[in-house]
Amino acid sequence: MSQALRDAGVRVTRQREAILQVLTGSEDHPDAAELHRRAQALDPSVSLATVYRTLTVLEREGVIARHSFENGSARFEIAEPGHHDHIVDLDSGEIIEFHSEKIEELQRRIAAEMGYEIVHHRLELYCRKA
Amino acid sequence: MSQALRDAGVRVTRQREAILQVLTGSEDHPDAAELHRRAQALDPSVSLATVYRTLTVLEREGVIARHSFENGSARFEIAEPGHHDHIVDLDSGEIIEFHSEKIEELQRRIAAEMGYEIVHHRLELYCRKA
DNA sequence: TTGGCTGCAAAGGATTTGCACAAAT
DNA sequence: ATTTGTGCAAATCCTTTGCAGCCAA
Repeated sequence: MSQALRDAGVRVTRQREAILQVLTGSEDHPDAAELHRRAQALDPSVSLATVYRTLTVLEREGVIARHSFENGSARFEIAEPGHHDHIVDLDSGEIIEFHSEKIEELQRRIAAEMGYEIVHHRLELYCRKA
Repeated sequence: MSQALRDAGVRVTRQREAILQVLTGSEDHPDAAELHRRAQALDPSVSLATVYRTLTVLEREGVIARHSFENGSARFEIAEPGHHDHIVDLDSGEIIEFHSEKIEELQRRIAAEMGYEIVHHRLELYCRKA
């Protein structure tokens, strides 16, 4: 992955390696401040500004996905192949991923009916345990 | 509408009437700064802080809906009966409303499968003219 | 009358940026 | 040797808040 970035003309610094390592090792959806905390455990020199700058680069390179849920800061995750949407547990804050090809298809149809083509979309279900 | 607010124990001030009038007269999805501009045309005494405070109250009372699209500030509209989602034209910034009961149903089914009940949701299609 | 509003200005939180230095290629 | 990345602190942007006076009920 580091090599892929280098090939894309991105310099892979000590700090960026730390941030990448944190991201690949995270199962949840941390925000910039949390990533900063975790990255500093690996390399205390990592600054919050660099975390933000690196996240911007990684998003541009398609390595990570950024999600802005209601309330609070943006959250990040390694971009897996295949898009997914999110359920947000309003009580625990937990984030659950799901995917529905049926919904995606309906979205495309609706957009097409209005003369549009979807570039990207955002679907979030804010839920409570039934 | 003013009376309904009064009945709910909300004071309807000169400023709030101006803001309400702007909101009911707006076909688009203005943000707080734009509402401030428009409200000042009716009553120059309206401050931006009051716009924000009023929007919070009106949202709590169910009079308006707040939407936070990607990039930029929150946008507001009078809450019509019946929920709708949005298409955002990435080139013009235009916002188009749509509703799909099929999608809503699928969302409910998916949430239910995970043991959840949807409190509210957010679906936005970021599009370009085909 | 009086508790809820208001304007103003200052504070807040998240994110970005200018700068001089450091380090990857 | 270049050119890009870095830390730090200051700056931005949107939004909220403390305070002293104002006004809707």
